[in-house]
Amino acid sequence: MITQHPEREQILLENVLSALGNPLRLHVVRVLAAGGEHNCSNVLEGVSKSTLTHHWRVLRESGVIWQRPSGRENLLSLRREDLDARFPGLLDVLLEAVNSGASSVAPHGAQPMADARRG
Amino acid sequence: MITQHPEREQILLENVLSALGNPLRLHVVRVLAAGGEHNCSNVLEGVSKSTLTHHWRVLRESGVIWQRPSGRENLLSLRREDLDARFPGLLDVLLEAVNSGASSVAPHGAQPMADARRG
DNA sequence: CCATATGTACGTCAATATTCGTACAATACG
DNA sequence: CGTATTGTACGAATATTGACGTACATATGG
Repeated sequence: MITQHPEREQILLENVLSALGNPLRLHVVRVLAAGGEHNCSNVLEGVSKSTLTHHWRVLRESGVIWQRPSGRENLLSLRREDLDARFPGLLDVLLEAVNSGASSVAPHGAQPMADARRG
Repeated sequence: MITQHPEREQILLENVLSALGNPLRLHVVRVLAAGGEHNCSNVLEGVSKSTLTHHWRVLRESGVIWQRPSGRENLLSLRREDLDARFPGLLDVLLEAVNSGASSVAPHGAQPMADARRG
């Protein structure tokens, strides 16, 4: 596991909100919320590798995601347990809001920012 | 009522999260959540007037607060109904998290960033 | 070992955010 | 009207963010 993951108790609300206050990262969380681990490059498209690395860092350091190397890839997953423990209900409320179209991320259930599907 | 307040349907999640991703503004929301209208200058102290104006703008334009002139003062209030309608549960979850100490805003129930009290 | 695939690190660049001081506008109060 | 109070507008200084290209590190697979 990569370092720079804050402990659960170190996760601060303002950092999480700040991290999720970006449409691109909000979209990523929406995709990861499906569960399991996702390959870095499958979550977003049309963005340079270095830009992705930047966003993974923000999400990781704010405590929103786990990032784990696997082979030469890098798997991402939502820190759902920690987030639920620290901010009960927050994730559910956010996902509900995103899915209801209350953001620029997902008008009505699709994932317009990227093709997270594969095969 | 000052202009630049978005309609309820125009309030976007990422803008609200971005606005609340700042400890100072998160604190303001916490204070306003007590209900009613609050005088601009009573919500925060130790910050210049122009800086406050800036933060009111961010909160107003993201749809988090109402701002209403009254005499030579300016009253602020939380757009609770609109936020609840657009992002059901979000405000409650956030306030709960802040009050539980999951942010740098309020360690345990006090309001360390300002003396919002008055007589 | 060598080539390929996958990401990170670093430097750069433009845009945005945060803060402040000063000047100004509007209201209240005498 | 003149003064004080309250807040906005504007410009400046600085920090942070978001994006990218290039170079590098690591693992896979021949």
